[in-house]
Amino acid sequence: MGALKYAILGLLYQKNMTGYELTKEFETTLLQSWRAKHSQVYPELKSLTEKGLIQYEVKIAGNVLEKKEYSITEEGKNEFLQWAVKLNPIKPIPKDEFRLQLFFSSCIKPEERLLLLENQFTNHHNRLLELRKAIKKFSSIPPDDETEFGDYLVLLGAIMNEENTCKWLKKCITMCQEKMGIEVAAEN
Amino acid sequence: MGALKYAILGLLYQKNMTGYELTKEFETTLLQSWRAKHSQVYPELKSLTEKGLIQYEVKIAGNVLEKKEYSITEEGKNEFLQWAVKLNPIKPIPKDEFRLQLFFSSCIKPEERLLLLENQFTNHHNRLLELRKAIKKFSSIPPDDETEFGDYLVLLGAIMNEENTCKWLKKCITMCQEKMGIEVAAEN
DNA sequence: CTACTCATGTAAATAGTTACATGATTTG
DNA sequence: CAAATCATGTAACTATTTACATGAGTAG
Repeated sequence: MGALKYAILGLLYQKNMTGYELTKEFETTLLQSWRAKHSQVYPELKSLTEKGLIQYEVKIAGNVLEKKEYSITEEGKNEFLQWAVKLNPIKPIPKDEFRLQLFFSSCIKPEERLLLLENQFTNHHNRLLELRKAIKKFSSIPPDDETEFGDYLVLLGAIMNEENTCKWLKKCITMCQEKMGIEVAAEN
Repeated sequence: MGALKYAILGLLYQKNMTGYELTKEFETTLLQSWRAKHSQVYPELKSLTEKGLIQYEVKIAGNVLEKKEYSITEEGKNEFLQWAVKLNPIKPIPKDEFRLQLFFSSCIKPEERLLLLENQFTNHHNRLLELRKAIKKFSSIPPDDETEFGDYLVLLGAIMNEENTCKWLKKCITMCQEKMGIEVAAEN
């Protein structure tokens, strides 16, 4: 997909960081837009360094521990800014194993389907509560020229998304219960 | 992720099909839940055949053209039904290059950000219209014991999702315009 | 006879995950 | 001094995409 490259360049555009710190960013602030494990980050840093888009300085922490502090080069900044304004076509609807399960759910008992839906609802609702907690760090909408503004918009999107997913799942649950109710009623 | 296997087993559980027809399903009905190209389908069919989960019969179309019509075995049905009722934890929020771009958008001019948002809105709105057209094939909610029911629920989810995405993008656009308006007003 | 769709594969490259491997520093 | 966290890497595997490769059937 090639976006890992720009995620790293973007983070280094904001601030010099080590591979470890970059990985932390992927686990926290970038969680709603991109993810990468350290095993993907380190090789990518190597490759970007070879291409001259970033560079590093070795820093000693404590007595011996070597840290590589990466910074973005002018060339790196150029490539990043080019990507940052590029109009991209929208991506196909992301793959989702649960939706696949639901798609095929006529193969299983209605009660089983209900269990699947309720499990999803609980999980998504919990995530929603966590996201709502996370957005509290913004007491008001940040100014549009600060790094926090993008963070805020993406987090808002994630919250609206989870709210909508919960709404959909509730609707599915209601529809399933109505169908089951009708069947039970017809049997009596 | 391993879900390709179950997508194929699920389709063959419904109906015998060739690799070509399976690929078509991924491009049409399964578009909202899972996708795979023919170059992934054919090797997977080979592997599933070797594992004894599916089998095939060679059919001749026209004079010479050989088609392999695949069917699911009893063993395959068992594995599929086991997966079909399994409670899975929810997946991490999917990666999205646009959200990454928006996250870093404090690096670009407010007008550029607005262009990015408006482009996304147009594209998502078009997709929404297409999905609304697609759901018209259901004149009413299908019975919960027919294959169409899962299809309907997933399609409904896709529509609600696009509606919500459009709502979020509109909100972002309004917020950006307000910020820009305030700046312009402050300058005068 | 031409263009489009049907039909099946392989090869090469990229992307991503999980596991392996090691060692230093800090906090309780 | 033990446990958690900081810190950096590689190896093996799985998943996915794009391109290569070929040929038959059908409709205009």
